[in-house]
Amino acid sequence: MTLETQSIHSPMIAKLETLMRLTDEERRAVSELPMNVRELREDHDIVREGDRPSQACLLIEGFAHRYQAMGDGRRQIMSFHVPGDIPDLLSLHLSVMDHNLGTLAPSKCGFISHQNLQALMRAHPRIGDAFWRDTLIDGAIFRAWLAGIGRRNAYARIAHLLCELITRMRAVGLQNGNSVRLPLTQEEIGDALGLSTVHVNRVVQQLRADGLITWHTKVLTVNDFEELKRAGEFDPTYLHLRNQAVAAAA
Amino acid sequence: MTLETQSIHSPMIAKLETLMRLTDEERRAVSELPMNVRELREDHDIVREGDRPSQACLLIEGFAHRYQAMGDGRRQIMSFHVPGDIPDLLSLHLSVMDHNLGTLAPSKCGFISHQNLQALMRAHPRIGDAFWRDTLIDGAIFRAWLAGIGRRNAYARIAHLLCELITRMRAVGLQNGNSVRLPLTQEEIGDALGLSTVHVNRVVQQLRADGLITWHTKVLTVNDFEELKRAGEFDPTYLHLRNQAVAAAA
DNA sequence: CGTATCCTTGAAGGACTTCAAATGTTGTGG
DNA sequence: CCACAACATTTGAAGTCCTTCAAGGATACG
Repeated sequence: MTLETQSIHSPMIAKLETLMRLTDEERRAVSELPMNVRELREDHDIVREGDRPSQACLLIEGFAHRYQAMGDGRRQIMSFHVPGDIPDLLSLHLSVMDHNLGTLAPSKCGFISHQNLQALMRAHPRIGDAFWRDTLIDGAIFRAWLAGIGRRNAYARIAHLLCELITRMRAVGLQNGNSVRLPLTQEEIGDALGLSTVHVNRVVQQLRADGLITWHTKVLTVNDFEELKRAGEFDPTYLHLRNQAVAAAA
Repeated sequence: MTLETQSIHSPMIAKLETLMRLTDEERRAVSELPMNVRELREDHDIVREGDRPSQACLLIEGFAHRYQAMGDGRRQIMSFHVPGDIPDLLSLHLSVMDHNLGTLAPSKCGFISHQNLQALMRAHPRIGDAFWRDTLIDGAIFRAWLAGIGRRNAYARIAHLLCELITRMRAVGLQNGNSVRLPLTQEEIGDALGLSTVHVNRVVQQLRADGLITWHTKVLTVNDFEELKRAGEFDPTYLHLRNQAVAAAA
């Protein structure tokens, strides 16, 4: 139970700032939230289907994903998570996990007890509203993926996903010019978008050939964001970022 | 602004009972919630993408769906809604709608102002929690659809959807033995599952030929629920119904 | 009873998958 | 710092599930 410096809480504060304008008082309360910090290796399951968590996990560093194992051994990835996200916040009100949550890269996680989260929300109702809002944005992202998998071809699907990840990472300050560190394999992209690895590969090569992206050694660079957005029919409204200007910026 | 008898509030109470056990006091508060009741024709848009609602819509009778229009004129349906649902509850915390909400059948809707909803939740925090929980279950349903569209073939997808609808309608008392009134066309099923109408038709015929269902004149009858669940890999956990026994019952 | 909507059927084509194998990259221990 | 294993990307070829196009029946409703 470490009560640490600002650094481990700052991704959470950056994330909350995308949801609401924090007062100094609220910022202080968040930065005093007791967290149990742990380093997790790549491909570690944080919570599993069937679990009944008594705490939630703040991703401080690294990359995570939600997924479900299918009957035939395949899997469906339902979301990717970046630092600042609390992917299992839903366990506050959904006692049994209906999916798995795991890391995709070596990660640092801060575990916060449900009790402490409840206390924070009681003391600061606007933060409680922001948490609810965050789970609703999660839902909006699921809907956007649904539209992609259901009605877009592989090219548009992949373009859309890359736009989303860039935009979300940019919103919490994780970009580097037009580049982001994306520790995703093509297999994972496929498992998220309902595509085979082989086909993801061919389409990614097409995106490269079209001059839209460079993607090498886990670093994705967008060379033509406008065209990538057009290709993926990407409209950032569904991310409901407080500062839409940030989201819209090329 | 009608303050009506129990009948118009009862679908909402039935729905809340699937989320929590209501006290008499809470039941009374819900049944006194001011609602503006309107009859809506088939295929009427209740709220549209870009709207900023100041009220939420309780579906009292009928059938509704959430959908998004795609660039090429096709659409993706993201959820179906049955009486008791408040499909745009998310507008409480997401000011701009990122999708459309419309009826699929002649429907009766009760419009409740955000103010009155907020007041109800302030006076009865457990009801507020139940509402949050309900929006989380919405999200769980999106994830389940994601898994279906991403990783299951048409046969399993359709079987899964039918299991879900039957289970949800059963939970609020809308079943009739093994039958439910399902005012969905095969085209709408296709738009929900990312399939063409033609293919939906062929697969539905297969489901009939396999003796799993009868589906005629908007009435769906499940002849072999166990087999239908197996075909769709359906596990009702994700619906997070308070009384799981209800959900599991054949 | 006519018209719109929905369901059904056949045939051809396409987007994506599967299988199989080669090439490239990363990390680890000697 | 090289060798080697494990993993990720890439390529080719064949096959499949589903789509598209086109048209004929059935059903519902004013």
